[in-house]
Amino acid sequence: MDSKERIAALIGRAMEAAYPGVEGLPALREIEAALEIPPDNKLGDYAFPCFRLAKPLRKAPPVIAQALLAAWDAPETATAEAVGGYLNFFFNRKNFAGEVLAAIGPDYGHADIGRGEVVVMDYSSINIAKRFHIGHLSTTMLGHSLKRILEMLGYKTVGINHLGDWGTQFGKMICAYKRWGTREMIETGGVDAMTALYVRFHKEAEENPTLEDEGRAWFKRIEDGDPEALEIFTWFKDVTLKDAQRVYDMLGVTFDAYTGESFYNDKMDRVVSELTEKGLLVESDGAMVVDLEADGMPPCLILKRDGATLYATRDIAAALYRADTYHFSKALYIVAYQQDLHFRQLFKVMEKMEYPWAKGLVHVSFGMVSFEGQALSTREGHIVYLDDLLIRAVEKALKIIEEKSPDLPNREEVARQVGIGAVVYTVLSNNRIKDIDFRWDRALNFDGETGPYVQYAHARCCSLLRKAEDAGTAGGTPDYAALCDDEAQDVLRLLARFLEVLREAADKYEPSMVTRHVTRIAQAYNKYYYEHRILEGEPGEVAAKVRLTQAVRDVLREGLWLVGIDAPERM
RNA sequence: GCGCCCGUAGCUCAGCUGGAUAGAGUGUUUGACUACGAAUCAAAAGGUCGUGAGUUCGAAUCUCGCCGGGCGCGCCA
Repeated sequence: MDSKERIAALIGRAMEAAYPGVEGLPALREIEAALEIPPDNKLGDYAFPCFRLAKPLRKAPPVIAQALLAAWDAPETATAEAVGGYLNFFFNRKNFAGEVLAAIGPDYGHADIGRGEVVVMDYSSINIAKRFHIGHLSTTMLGHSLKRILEMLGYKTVGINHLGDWGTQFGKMICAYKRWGTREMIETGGVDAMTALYVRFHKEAEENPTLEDEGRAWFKRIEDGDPEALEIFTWFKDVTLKDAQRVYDMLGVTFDAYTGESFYNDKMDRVVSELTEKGLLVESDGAMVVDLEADGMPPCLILKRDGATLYATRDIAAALYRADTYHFSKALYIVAYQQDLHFRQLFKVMEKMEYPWAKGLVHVSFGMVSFEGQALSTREGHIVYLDDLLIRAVEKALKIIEEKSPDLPNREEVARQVGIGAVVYTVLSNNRIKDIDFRWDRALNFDGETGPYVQYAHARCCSLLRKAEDAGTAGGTPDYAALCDDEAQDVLRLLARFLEVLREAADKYEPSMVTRHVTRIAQAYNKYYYEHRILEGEPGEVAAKVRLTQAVRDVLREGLWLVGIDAPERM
């Protein structure tokens, strides 16, 4: 039972004592839900608004608050105070400190809400023959972070990189390669060389439209398993994946599977036959579609006029395969909001196919990335590649380290953690639905609410703990009376709320909630640090303050880890 | 034209399932390193919560209209 539940139970008891036998009073659950955190800490740790009781009790809210106050009989847990229509509670600060700090250990954050249920996660999903750029960062980091958060809460996750490795574009690529490319060109130039070939193809196709047919023919050869076409295709794929792997390694992102679109090439017949069996497939303008007019949506295209499959067909095949293979209870598609309609259609079709797991399909959508106010464009060069961004962020971090911590060992590694932490923090600090307009100055800012800010607070904790260790002041029995001041209590409240935040972040698929909470803890601790001398005082007091510092370090480290940011011990 | 999303301080954003005086960061101005780490902290200034109505004891939050912006709307993915 946490402190909130306990307060709720005690309010219930006071209500029973003050107004025995009255109908229509809120149940325990409702009391707990009504409990709120006052806007100002001076008002209390929790507040219970009495307005809703006015009706059933036929009394004014302030009168009710007074009556409940009179019936309040648990001063050892919290003292109460009636202010207007509110009943405000102040925890016994010493006990609160002891309880909060006792709960924080290596397992803090772990829970078994998921009970081992499988969550399939589709994220990152990069395209073959394209370089990793800032437009891929949101899906990649959202997926990575949600994976860690869900695992922490007891879910089993399967991370899938649903590669964009299918479509006529790859026929065009091969066509371009055969005409103007060489093996050496790709081997040395990598993905950039492939992109250059693709751009050239489009340019030349404007003059020479027969190229388009040639491209389609090459794609047909890939589909039919022609050895030459397939060899080039898989080679391009390998080169792209190797290039992307460098970025994934820098970010620490991993996947359990790389089953992309091409993987489902031989699994499309089942989609068509099942849809036909279930009577969902109808002809429309020569194409085969699932009609969704009754659901207020445009039809979902399954087969083109020429009988070829489409994006939606492949996504249905993927969903069927994932259901069979992983027996998921939830499947998350971490894809930009551009595709809102596509997923609404897709989920509706799955629902119409009457698969019980269809209700577990979730589109975790997020905002679009632009660069200095304009849409990203590879062709016009209006783009920021991720490795350029990461390299510049790391360089900047290294420069700051050289200025501020010239004696730091392994500074390259720390610069890497800090620079990348700054970039990752930026994508996971706002609600995911927000569009991001990328600006270099903002991305390379390490002051204020940033990744380095939180990392710095963590490193500061580590530094203090090293000093406490050296001085031998860490071991004594903590006297929690030393943590009754406002600043320490602010820190403790935030630490106590971490679990709640974690659950909500998982519920809403919103890692930014963790990022922000961790930032608030760092802010509160920094303030505490300036107001109090941690390593000075009576042994019991020092032990308590050191214990608080330990807890902050642990929660910061864990919170940062959950959003994919490393926490160096020195920086 | 229709559908979905967004609109809070100069800028970037929080605001918990309707609750107390709307909060951070950044930028601007100013103060604090012979101090357990100044990538820090403190202070000032900065708001008709796009707009108009409605519901409610109470609305940034819920409903509707309007304005502004983004995205999408049959054979691309």
